[in-house]
Formats: sequence, C-alpha cells, structure tokens
Amino acid sequence: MNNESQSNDLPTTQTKACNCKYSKCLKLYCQCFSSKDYCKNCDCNNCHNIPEYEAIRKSKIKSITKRDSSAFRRKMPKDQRKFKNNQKSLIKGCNCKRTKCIQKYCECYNAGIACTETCNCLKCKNTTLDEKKDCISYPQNNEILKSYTEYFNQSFSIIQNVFAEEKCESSTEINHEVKATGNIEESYFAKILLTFNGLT
DNA sequence: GAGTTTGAAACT
DNA sequence: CAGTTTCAAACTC
Repeated sequence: MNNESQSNDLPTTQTKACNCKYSKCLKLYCQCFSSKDYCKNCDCNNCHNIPEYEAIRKSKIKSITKRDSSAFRRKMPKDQRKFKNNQKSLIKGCNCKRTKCIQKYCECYNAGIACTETCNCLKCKNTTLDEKKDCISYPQNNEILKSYTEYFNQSFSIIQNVFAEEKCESSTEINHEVKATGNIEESYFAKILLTFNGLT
C-alpha cells in the first residue's frame, strides 16, 4: 500500500452521527463510513467502524475502492464552496425518479447544489434556473420594488405640489412637468419589468 | 414513535 | 449490465 492511499484511509473529523442497524457501519449506506470517518457518538448497532476493527475496516475500504475507485469521493466534502466550484468532478449525479430533486432524498438537493447534466433524474426541479425563481429571490425583488415605489411617489408628489401651488406660470413649464410625470411613470414600469426578468 | 417512501448501494 | 434486494434516511401521519 502506498503512502497516498494510506493517508486517504485515515478518518477525518466526523460531521454527522449515523443510526445504522444492519450494515455494521462497513458499507456506504453508513454516512460515517462513506466519509471515511470513524463512528463516534453514533446510535448504531454492532458497529465495526471503530479503531478496534481497523483491519476489517481497511479491508472493506479496499474492496469497495477496488470495485469503484470513486466510491468514497461522491459525498459532499466539508468545504462546500470548493465542492460547488468543482461539483462535476466530485459527484456522480443523482437518479431521482419521483421527488423532482426537491427533497432531501436527492443527493444534489441535500448537498445544496443544482443538478447537472451528469444526473439522470426525471422531472428535475433542482436546476440553476429554478434557483433564480425560488423564495429567496422574491424578498429581494420586493425590496427593489418598494424602493422604486417610494421614489415614484416622492417624485409624483413634488410635481403635484408644483401644480397645487400654481408655481407653473407659463404653458411651457406646465408641459415640462406633464412630460416629467410621464417619464417617471415610464421609468417606474420599465424598472418593474426589468426586475421581474432578472435584468437589473 | 411507528409505518411508509425514497433512492443509493449492494447483490445476483 | 439490468433487475432485484437491502439499507438508512427522509418523510408522513
């Protein structure tokens, strides 16, 4: 065994406890094992994914890696930003059929990333296009629209005051204010359209 | 908390 | 390689 594979078999810092009952935590079903972590503070039965069973554990890792060299590289790494930038090379892609990739059964959704062309899912709604439409973007749009409306109302009230106080003494000035009102309206509705089309 | 659903992993 | 079974997590009631 070379140094590189040895270091890859070393357990990393555990991030999640498992509840395995039948796999002895020596199959990829086990989240700890699939991350090459030892089980610690888990609620598993007959656990063999602990230092006491290191020989068996390493043997299992070896046989699984032999069958599929990328078996231990599919799960979400701890540095999620790195994963997002390099997701195609790190994940095999999901095969979701029923959940539209919008439930945590989906590995991609669970990892907080959009499905890609490497996935083989059906009726997928976990796409980058949908990310723009999700609930997170609506409050942002609402804030933008709110600011446009405030600006519009302020501008309009200024013009109304000008008319009300009869400050426009010539027809040229009246025409100018009417045109300004129209420009503000046009600008306001144009901004709304741009906002909803995500072009601001 | 028990039962069901789901999709990955393992097996044949 | 395709179909089936096993498994653990997510979900529902």
